[in-house]
Amino acid sequence: MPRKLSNNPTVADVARACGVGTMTVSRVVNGGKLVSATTAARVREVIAKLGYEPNEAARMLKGQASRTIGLIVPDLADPFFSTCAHAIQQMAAKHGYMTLLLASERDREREAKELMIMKSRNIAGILIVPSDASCVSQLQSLRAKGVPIVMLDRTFPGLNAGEVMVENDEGTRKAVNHLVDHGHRAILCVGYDSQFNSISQRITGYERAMNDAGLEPQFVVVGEDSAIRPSLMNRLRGAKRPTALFTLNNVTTTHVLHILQRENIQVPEEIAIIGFDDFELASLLAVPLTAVRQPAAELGRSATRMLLEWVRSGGHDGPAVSSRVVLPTELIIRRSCGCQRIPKIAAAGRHSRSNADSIHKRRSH
Amino acid sequence: MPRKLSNNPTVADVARACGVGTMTVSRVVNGGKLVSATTAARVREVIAKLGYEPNEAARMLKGQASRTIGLIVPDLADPFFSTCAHAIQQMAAKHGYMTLLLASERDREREAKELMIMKSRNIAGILIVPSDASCVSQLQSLRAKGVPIVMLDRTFPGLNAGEVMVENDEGTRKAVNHLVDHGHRAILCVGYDSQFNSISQRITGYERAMNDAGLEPQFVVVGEDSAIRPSLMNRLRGAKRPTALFTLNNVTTTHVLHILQRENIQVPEEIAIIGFDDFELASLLAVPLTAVRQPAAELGRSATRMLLEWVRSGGHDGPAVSSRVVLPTELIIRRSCGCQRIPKIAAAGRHSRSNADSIHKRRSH
DNA sequence: CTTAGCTATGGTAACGATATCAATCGATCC
DNA sequence: GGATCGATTGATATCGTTACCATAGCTAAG
Repeated sequence: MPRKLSNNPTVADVARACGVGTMTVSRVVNGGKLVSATTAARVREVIAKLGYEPNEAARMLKGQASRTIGLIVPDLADPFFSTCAHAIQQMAAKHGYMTLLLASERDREREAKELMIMKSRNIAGILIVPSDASCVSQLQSLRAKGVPIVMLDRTFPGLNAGEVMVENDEGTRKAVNHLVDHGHRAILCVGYDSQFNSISQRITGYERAMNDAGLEPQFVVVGEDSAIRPSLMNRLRGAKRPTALFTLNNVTTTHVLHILQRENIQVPEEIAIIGFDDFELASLLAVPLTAVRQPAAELGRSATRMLLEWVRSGGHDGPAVSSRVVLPTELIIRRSCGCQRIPKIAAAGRHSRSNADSIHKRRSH
Repeated sequence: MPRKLSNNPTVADVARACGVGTMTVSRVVNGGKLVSATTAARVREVIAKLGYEPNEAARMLKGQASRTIGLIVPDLADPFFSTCAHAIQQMAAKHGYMTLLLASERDREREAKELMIMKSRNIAGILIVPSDASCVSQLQSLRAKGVPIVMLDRTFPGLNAGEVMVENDEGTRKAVNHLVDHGHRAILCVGYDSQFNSISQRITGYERAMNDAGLEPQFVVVGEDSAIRPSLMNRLRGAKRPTALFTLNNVTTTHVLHILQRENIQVPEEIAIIGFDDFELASLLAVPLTAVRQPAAELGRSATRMLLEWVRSGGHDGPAVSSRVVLPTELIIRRSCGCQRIPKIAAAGRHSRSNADSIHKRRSH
């Protein structure tokens, strides 16, 4: 008798070993209430003994909820996204969902292909940090099939999907106002152009804050990150030299810091800088960076929560609870904005884990 | 009511629309050579028109190669692993493979559960940065079923699996020797204890390098990262105060840097430090960090290459080409080891993208 | 006692793609 | 001419699970 190669036990194996039918096993596995307690116990025992695991492929084939959510992010190497992904993965797992994580590499075609893949996999729902407006049509077709979708960090219109963003405008305003309070009048906004509303919200937030302060907005917003250097240096050597910078995201921030370092421009003495998006090492930098902190992990968690509720509600034609969440941002003040070090107040030996890490640095003798 | 979700066209739909059999369609889709050119063209046309995509679940169910590889990493928020994951994802996609990415959170049970999940999903192969020795038995059972497995960064014995590591010993030796060359005699090795051979290789590498230099090894290697602070401070206040630190990974490095910052201990004047594992912002730190760079992306690529070759070879009972790859490391010299800034030599305006970023910093006026 | 209404169970048919085998059609070869 | 071969194609069984319906036993109501 030809033994089967795949040793994975199936419902049939379990059923045979228990002397019951496959449906009974299936019901036990799926927590069905229509099984007697004694039978259920016996089945569970055999399941444990054989190490049975339901075959997800077969479940999917039957059109079940696949217990897998798809996540598409532009770039896993960016700490902001990897933090999001981490939180999402964690929360999804807590609810028994797997995460199919794909990186679009900011490439329109990759993104399209990845959405196709998800379509062919009976994904229960999709979380996406969209990289290109062209994804909307594909997302629409997925929505039409009843697949719940939540967009993170940035959104595109024309889609009945969930949206989780941060207060880009308000966060920017805090940053700009802080620079203005320091007496800066020429504050330059630096970043790269994009179709994303997250960025445009930061840009308009910057404009409004500047206008409200009676100042004239100035931009170095170029097509590509690598194009920043010449434009920026041009401004810094030009007539209306800015005394402060506001950078639109963490990639730009580190890019600009590298430039300033190489050009030997002192921060904050020669130029102050505040960046949008905080990162872990910001406090250990040569000049600890003042930054607008985004709750990356909470962003991921909120989005996952929204998606899973929607998935579980059985795919109504709209997000379950609230279709749009906007999370607050926080200005983390360190040194790059020009704020002085604050003398240590707490008794020696106490080391609170507060966010305002700068206060822990003693004034030099 | 949860309506039927997938209206996706199937092989049968395509076949009907073409007036051919389902097998013909299947053959066209899979690039079979046994279809006439004219039929193939017609089928392809109809496929495009209907937007047919093969249902991956059905394929998996049939026991086909699932075109998905599983990746388990301890922690996505760690830049080292996220860089690996990024590279893996990219290379897998290039070869038409999806990546099922799971984070074990360094938790034994999570890891075990995730491996179960992969088992139930007809994964084509597994890449794993193992978090706990207990995973070996599960991996063995997967290997017994013919699933190719490659371990990254650290390995456990007793498994016929591929292995991709870095030169932990040699990298450590370079770091220690460099500190010795700076005249340091009391060099303390700091990190947290673990079952991982990557760490133990670093530790023995450190010991050997110290012994070779006629110096006595000293350790602060504790159970948990959070336990480092008291032990470290104890040493720094003690009799044989170390003049240099060697930290075993990037988490420990940043942890230690935070401690030194809070205690207001000057690097490298009061204490020098070299860390194992470089990271992007190392050059922008208050004191640019000298570090042993691991080729994280290359690590991921090598492992993926090995796995995919193995997968494609149809699952022989061993890794296809070479079962073990060891990648070289590089000592990136910046400032924290005590090396002076080197005056800028290149003409102003030239900005090479060399790794040794420290040379770009001009001597202060 | 019968009928309806339970509960607990099992049989069987899908889901969609593919391996296997068989069938068809020319065309070639002795 | 008949046999053989190759290329092309299709019918059917199968993978493991669950939906749907059927069955059996058993209680409560009429």
